[in-house]
Amino acid sequence: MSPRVSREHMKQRRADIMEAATRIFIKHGYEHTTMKHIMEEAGISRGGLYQYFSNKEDLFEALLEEGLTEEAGTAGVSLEKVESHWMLLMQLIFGEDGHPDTRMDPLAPSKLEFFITGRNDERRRSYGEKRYELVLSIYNEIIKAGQETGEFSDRYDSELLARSIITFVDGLALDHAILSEKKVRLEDQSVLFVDYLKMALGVSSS
Amino acid sequence: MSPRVSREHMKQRRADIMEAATRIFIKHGYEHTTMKHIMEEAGISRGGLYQYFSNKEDLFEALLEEGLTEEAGTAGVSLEKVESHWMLLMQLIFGEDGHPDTRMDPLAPSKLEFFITGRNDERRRSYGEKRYELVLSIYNEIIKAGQETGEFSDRYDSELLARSIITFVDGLALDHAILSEKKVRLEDQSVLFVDYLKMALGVSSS
Amino acid sequence: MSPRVSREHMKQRRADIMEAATRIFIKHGYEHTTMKHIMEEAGISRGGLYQYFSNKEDLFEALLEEGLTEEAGTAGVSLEKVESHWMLLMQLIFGEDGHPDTRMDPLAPSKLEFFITGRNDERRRSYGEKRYELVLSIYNEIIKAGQETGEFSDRYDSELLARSIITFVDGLALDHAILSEKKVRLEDQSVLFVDYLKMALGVSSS
Amino acid sequence: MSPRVSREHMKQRRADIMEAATRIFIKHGYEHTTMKHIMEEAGISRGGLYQYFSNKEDLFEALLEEGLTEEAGTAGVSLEKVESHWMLLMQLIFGEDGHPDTRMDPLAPSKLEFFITGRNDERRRSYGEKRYELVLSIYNEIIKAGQETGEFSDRYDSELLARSIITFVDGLALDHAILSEKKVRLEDQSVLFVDYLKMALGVSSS
DNA sequence: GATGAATGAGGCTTCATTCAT
DNA sequence: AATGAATGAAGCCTCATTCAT
Repeated sequence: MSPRVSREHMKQRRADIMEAATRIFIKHGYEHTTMKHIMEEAGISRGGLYQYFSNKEDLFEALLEEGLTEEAGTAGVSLEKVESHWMLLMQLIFGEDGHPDTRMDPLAPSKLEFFITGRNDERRRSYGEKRYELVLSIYNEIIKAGQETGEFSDRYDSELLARSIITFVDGLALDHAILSEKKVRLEDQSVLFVDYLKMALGVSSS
Repeated sequence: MSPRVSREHMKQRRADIMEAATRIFIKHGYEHTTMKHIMEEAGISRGGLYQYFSNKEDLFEALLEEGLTEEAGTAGVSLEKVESHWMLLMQLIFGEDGHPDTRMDPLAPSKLEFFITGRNDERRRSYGEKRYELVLSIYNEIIKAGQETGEFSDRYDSELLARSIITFVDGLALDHAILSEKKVRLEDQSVLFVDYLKMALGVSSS
Repeated sequence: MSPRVSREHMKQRRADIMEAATRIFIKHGYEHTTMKHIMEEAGISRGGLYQYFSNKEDLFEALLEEGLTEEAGTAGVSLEKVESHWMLLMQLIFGEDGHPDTRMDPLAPSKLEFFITGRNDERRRSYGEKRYELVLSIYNEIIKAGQETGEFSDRYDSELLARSIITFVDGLALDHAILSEKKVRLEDQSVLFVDYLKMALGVSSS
Repeated sequence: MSPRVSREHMKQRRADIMEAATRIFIKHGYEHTTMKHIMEEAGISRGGLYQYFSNKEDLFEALLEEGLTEEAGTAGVSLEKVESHWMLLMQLIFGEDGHPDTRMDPLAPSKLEFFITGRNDERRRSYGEKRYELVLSIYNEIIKAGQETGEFSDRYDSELLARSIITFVDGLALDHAILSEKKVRLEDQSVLFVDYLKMALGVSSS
């Protein structure tokens, strides 16, 4: 009964709203973005917007989910078939090409905001923890696998290393969010961090 | 008649407000703290509060300033007389005793919030950058001094190392703010990071 | 092609919606029921619902009409053939068996709401008055007839007694709507009121 | 410290708002009155209004409380000293002069609305029940006292009679709210009801 | 006839800040 | 200096109703 066209259309509309919202969140940050901003950017009415997302939090979580899905995808490769766990790790941290560069998720600052301002909210906090656990386990699995095949040294606990990676990435994202582009020296720091990881994992310089 | 009494009194009152505000900011975070919360905690009237601080931002910056002064104090020791630059560095990062532990500035989450939500505000951003530069220069000076005396290896650029320290500290503060105490493994990560610094600075294990 | 089928179908559909709406109005009351509630309960689309009823008021009035038709039916018996006007009166007030009991129209609270919240709306008010007049005339006719046949005393004006019956019934419905079941003592009050009516109408205890 | 003037002033302001609100509630009813209506009628700003009352419900309950205090006052006369319990009862039902008349609390319709539309709200319902119990106990006490002194017959349970009085008063208020002035025949019905009470209490016509 | 996406008016509430006393 | 009442901008959310498909 329900026209297929409509279903397609809604999907598209939803995607459009999410894109518009992304632009706005990047521009204003999470806290300072209002539903009105999003409405206007997306060219939709108040009520229309609320038909797709029941509030700002809900909408933002959809964006978070989307981002996570992409990341998880990258790691989705069956670990057993992997030639180089090191390569996989680099790809996960720095994206496709696996080289430290200046690209950074432009929504990252808002994501940090979302979790930081919501740290006293039960729901948000546990949501953040779940996300953290997920990402943690992805890194951890890779490192563990690498240690098992002997590619990595097992001098350090794999989980601890995984946490350190997250700490570094978060710290970098934070400073990048707060400081102007040039001040952070994103790339240099990344290279240095890779050295750090090489040391910790006992990987010889490639 | 005697203005000095009044002057004293005002100083005290101001300090009281700042203490109260600190408690409140720790409890609710920057964004979710309202002037009313502070008023009530400080036992002062609305108008009274505004007599001391012209707005929330102003008040929070006073707290920031205070924190920075303390930090700078630690480093204020004339560098030339320092026996061990490594020790000084550790003290700066981990506080008085210089050992990685679980103590962390309880106001740190609010500070992150303050800068992250205000990253699009010209004034706030440049204020944040100035702070960053200041802290950066403190670390940088120490490392540079250590490298000059030969205590540290000069394999890495001192400024870059200084930045990395900040990145790590910020990342840790961020994760600590967002996740429950146990999840971050603050101490373990700190120990690992110290190992790394030793490597980068060519310091032999103490 | 055969329009009658369609006609039948629409009738049924309309009746289904009314039933569903009744359930919802009973549950949430008039004001707090939304068209969405009704849609969902009736398993019909927004647009579909509006095809049958042009708005919430219209729909509710259909339910009112239905209720009135039933009541009028009870009294519809040709008055002349009636053996006992007292019996008829009791049936009208208390339903089929004519005995004071705890049954009460579950939609009554919503009906009161409808008229009370709408008392400043010209249209709704006059609609309410028409209904009142209708019910009034029904009671009045019976009492008048009873008085003419000598079954009832004519000590009191029949119309005034009719009004009093309505007042009592409305008062009972109101209290029943507002208070929990047990608090009203519906049945006891009814018995007392019947005693009173017997006195006023000069009916000996049955 | 806080200026006495101010305290006085606030009391007055609060009273003014309540008066304005009363006018508005009488005019529009509870549901259809908005905080904006009240603001405008009271000549106060949005924020100002919320300083005195935290929402519409809170404000309305203040009006209810006020009304109840007045009623309770009437009954406050020590029951023992009362010459005629009948007289007291009449005063309670019909006001000071104790004679059935056409005066009726103009806020009554809104009060009914308040409790009827809120009947599914836990808080409101129990508030309504408490009120009912209070009024009930006032009537009950008087009737019981009258029965004990022999002024009233004890043929009927005093509590039941008290409930019936409330039912009647509520029914009358309801019909008065819904119908135009003339249709209810308030006074005639009241006289009739008094006859009813006389019968039930065994009071000879005065 | 039916569908349900879209509209937008309308209400509620919070809070930083001002200002008369 | 201190007080706290008052202001009003700004956000959030709901819901009856319309209309293109």
